[in-house]
Amino acid sequence: MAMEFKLEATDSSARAGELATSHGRVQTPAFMPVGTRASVKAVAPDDLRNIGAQIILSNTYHLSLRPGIETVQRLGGLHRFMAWDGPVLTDSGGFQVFSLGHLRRLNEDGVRFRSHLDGSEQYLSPELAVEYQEALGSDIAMVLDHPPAYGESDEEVAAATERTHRWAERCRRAQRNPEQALFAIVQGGWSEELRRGSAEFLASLDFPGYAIGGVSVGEPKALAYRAVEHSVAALPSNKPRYLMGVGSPEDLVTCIGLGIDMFDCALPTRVARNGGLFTAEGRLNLRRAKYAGVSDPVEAGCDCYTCRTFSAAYLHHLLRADELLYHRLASIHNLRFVLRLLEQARKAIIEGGFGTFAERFLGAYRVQNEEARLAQKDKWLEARRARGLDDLDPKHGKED
RNA sequence: GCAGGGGUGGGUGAGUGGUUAAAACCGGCAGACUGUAAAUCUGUUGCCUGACGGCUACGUAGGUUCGAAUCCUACCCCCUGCA
Repeated sequence: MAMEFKLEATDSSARAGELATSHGRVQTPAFMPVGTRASVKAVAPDDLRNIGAQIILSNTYHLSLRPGIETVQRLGGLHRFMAWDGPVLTDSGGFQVFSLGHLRRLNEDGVRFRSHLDGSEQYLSPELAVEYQEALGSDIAMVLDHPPAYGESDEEVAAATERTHRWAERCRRAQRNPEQALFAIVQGGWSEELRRGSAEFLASLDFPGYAIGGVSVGEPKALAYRAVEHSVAALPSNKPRYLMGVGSPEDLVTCIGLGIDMFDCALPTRVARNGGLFTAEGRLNLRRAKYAGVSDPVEAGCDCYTCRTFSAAYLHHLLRADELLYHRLASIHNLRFVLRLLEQARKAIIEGGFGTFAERFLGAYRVQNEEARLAQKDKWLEARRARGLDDLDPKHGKED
């Protein structure tokens, strides 16, 4: 069956709906745990089910390099390969091609780039992106887009946005499998005009769903929120709207309020692995010595397996001792936190109380200072570059 | 007992006369992570002070020197080989 989207309720700009795919239904707003390489890091499909995950995301770029699209196809497709029978959305790989490759060569036809694994030359075009995703068998595929990096000039952003439009049309033409829903991606950087124009143009092509891309690339939050607003303003209300790469608790609630239906984000699981756990009051750093003797769970009242079973002190110990179990337990907690947050948001929207819900949540959830945040991020990137970790030279590409 | 090697900050361990409060790694403390090349990365980590600066430190005690973790003497302890 082809994907269907039904809008069930709205509360101001916030929306509640349902996405029906051949692998099951997804209630929106929905969060998709990220399983880049056909695995949501540290958690098994059973865990995902228990957490309440309805749909997950995987990545065409990574799977094409390893183990290879053909391999996955030969082994029964992505669902079978990773033993996840629920809906799957695959990202086209556009994001990786542009964020990872300084050695890429771009022309209107497609992108030539070097594999970060072995330096081999690779090629991706709109047609190939569709072909690969059809071979993987995901329920929702993304068009190949050109997401500009943060800080690119207006001309570059405009060019990338227009290229994204042309590529969207080509992806659409390349589609062979009507069962797979193909989502277009709005670009346009931080310009209201470009955002709106991008959304309008893509809307005119009548895709089954629309994503907003180019956000969460190191910009201040206010810019991202505005870009979302400007994009949403020109998108049709009867199609799902997917905000790519967004997923901190405060961003989720804020962007649901702006009319977003779907999200994916590596943040909850990555932060979990490094000691950051979400609570209603904000993110805590479980590494801190103050948790060494805490017999209560990480978050009182949390319904996740981790909090129902283990003390904060135990998790703290696992984290400090580098025990692998920590990754699973922490990931379960953060994913459940986010998923529950969206369940609550959905309920509030249906009941007409989303505004109060959002206000209450955002009032209680402490967010870190943005300047410090962005500064630390820059330092991180600088350090990576200094160590050659962001160099495409294959001899540096082995770690992961 | 003889011969040889060695004793450095919470740990491992560099350092052989000044630029050494002492590399590096671990540990500790604080922070970052947003379509995952991330079990990663940043800062900090003797004591006192807001800072300038001061104080105490490289087994112990003396000594040489303008200046010592670095050289000399004695002592204590550890390791290896031979008795």
